[in-house]
Amino acid sequence: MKLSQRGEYAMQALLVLGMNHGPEVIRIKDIAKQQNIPRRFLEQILNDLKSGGFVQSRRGVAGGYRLDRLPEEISLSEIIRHIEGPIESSASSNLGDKKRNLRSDEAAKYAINFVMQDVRSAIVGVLEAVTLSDLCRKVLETQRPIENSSDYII
Amino acid sequence: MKLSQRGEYAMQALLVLGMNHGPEVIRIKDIAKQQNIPRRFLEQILNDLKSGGFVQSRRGVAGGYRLDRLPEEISLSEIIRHIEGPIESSASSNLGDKKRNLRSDEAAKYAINFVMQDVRSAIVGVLEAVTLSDLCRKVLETQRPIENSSDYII
DNA sequence: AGAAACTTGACTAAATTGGTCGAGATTATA
DNA sequence: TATAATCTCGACCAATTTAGTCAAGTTTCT
Repeated sequence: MKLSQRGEYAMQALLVLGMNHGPEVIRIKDIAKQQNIPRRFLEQILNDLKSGGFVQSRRGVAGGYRLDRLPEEISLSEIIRHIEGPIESSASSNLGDKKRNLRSDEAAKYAINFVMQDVRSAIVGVLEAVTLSDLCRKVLETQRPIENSSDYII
Repeated sequence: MKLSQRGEYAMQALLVLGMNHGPEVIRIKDIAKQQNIPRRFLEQILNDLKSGGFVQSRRGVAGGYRLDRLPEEISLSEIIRHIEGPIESSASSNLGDKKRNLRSDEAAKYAINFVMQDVRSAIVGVLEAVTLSDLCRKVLETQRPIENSSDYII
């Protein structure tokens, strides 16, 4: 399971918007610069995220992007599903409900797909549980100068 | 998480060898025919599986392939790792142990990678727990004429 | 000797990935 | 109202990966 470059950039961009969550809008240029993402490529990606309902845009001279939903209501599974395509699908071809009298190759594929479905469920399970806001918190932990990052009791 | 065609074929081939596990050897041609896999392509794949230590081969006129290990000792994670490349790696780039004073993009990537590592662990967790022998059993269940396949108590 | 099988490595076509680019539409502001 | 800054849309492109194909060789059974 590797994130495509496109997917990683999308995450990074959303992370920036999540960190600066508010009514103001942030320019593509700034996101691209801060995250070191090719500008033109990022345009595409943000456009895609817009059509997916993750971000809003404002055109014109004071234009830019901002989140269209609260960071704590955007799960990573949604993002990845939208940007990389469905995670759980691509499955069970179409041998409907027979499951009996399958040809050898069908039986093999069915068995293989059965466990791959478990794999996909596991992936979704993890990604579903993490929100953009969780990611933002993680970044803050990483950047906060000293102190511990976790497993510490005051 | 989608298996490449090559990966699926490898699984299918191993499944055939697993179902016919024994001292005798099975010809590429037969596997290809039974599983409807392009013969020439399958040659490549079996060769690769051989170099990975999953199967043995016998050359010459009565040649063919057989498993090199017991089906219950081959986990799907190993197969996939060998055929599709490492699952867990491709991670944590190389920002060693600083984790402090990261540039914004490093911090973002770090956070993203953190959760992707969880995803990969989940994947491995599932695949590690399933052996080739489990897959074979699943195929048998699928093919056994009537009766239930699970959730039934005698 | 000959046929049947695996072996090896090169080759190729199609799809995917990771971008780039140009022209247009919008909008704040001087 | 002009203009500059910004998003928008779709076409384009090069590199890589994927999915095979192929030819020539080696091994082994009979």
